[in-house]
Amino acid sequence: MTQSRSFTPSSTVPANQMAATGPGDRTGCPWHTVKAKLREVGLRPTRQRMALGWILFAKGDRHVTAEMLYEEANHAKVPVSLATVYNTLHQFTEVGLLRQVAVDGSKAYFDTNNSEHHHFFIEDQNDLMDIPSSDVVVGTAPMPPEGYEIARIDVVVRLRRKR
Amino acid sequence: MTQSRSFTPSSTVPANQMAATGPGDRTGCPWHTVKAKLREVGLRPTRQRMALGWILFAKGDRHVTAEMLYEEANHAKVPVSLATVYNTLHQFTEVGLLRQVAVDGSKAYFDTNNSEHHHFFIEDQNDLMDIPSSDVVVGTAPMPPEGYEIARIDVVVRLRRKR
DNA sequence: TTACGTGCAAATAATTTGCAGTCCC
DNA sequence: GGGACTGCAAATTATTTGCACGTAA
Repeated sequence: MTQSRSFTPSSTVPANQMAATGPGDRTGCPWHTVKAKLREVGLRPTRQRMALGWILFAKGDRHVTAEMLYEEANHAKVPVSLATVYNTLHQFTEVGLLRQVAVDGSKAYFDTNNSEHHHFFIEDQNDLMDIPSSDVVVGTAPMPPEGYEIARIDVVVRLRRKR
Repeated sequence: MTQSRSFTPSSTVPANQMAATGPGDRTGCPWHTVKAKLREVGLRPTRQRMALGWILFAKGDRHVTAEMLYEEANHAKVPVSLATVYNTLHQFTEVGLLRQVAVDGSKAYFDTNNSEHHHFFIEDQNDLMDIPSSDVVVGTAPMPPEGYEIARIDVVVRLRRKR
């Protein structure tokens, strides 16, 4: 039932994300940008956090599971343990570098884009992708019950293959 | 766990013996309505499916996890195994009697209301509730990528306690 | 040096599955 | 009676945790 097939690495990297890094940005390899990011949020820039941060943030918007990131890191000759991947993902999420997306699979997806936007979820392939922010309009925010305020609104548009 | 709703078993009515009732539309104990529902979708109305269906549908819109339903059933003197609860929830979902809602916890929630509507999710309490269908407007449905069509749009409004 | 990080493996938590026995039609 | 259904316990899957060791500041 849970088909964990391999992913085609999504080649669609919107270049609009590559702007606005720190001063002295190096070409396509923002190693010390990652370091700066980590310092900024108070996380010590260790080897594995740097590596994971590099994988996550160097390529624009990404949607990863712990498993995916783990394999990618080890592929890239950066041995990290799965436990560390989980820890790091959660730490990054806590400080706002990542955002956890709830799709209905039992796995947790993490999104490197923490700005206001929503998602397509392709059910057959367990694949997540951003919806251009211009494309969905949440017309009226609903009124929350007494004593509560809205923390976030998540929209997931589930897709199936057309036939 | 957070669901402190008390179950109202109609202790005055020995329900398991009043199968052949007339068309008296009695609120609160639609025993043969459940049976009809099950027959309609091609599921054999067994004792446990009837009981679970009764718990789920007799009280209007509900949001349950497998665990919650399991405890509720056993509380109501209807012993079912947890495995059967899972099986039943999935069978009900497959035939459209239920709908699975993806909130970000690791648990799966099932909603007895399978019509178009969205949800509030109270993060502190892990509590789900319907949003009145008039309250959220998904303005424009986004255009799906080539070859895909929209299966469903899920909106979850996350709430936190105001302070 | 020293507190914070990391790796490993074992522990949980949620859910699924295999199979022998049970019950509806 | 026969095949669909159920219960139990063991198996899977995703994630977390405890603890000895490593490493950035």
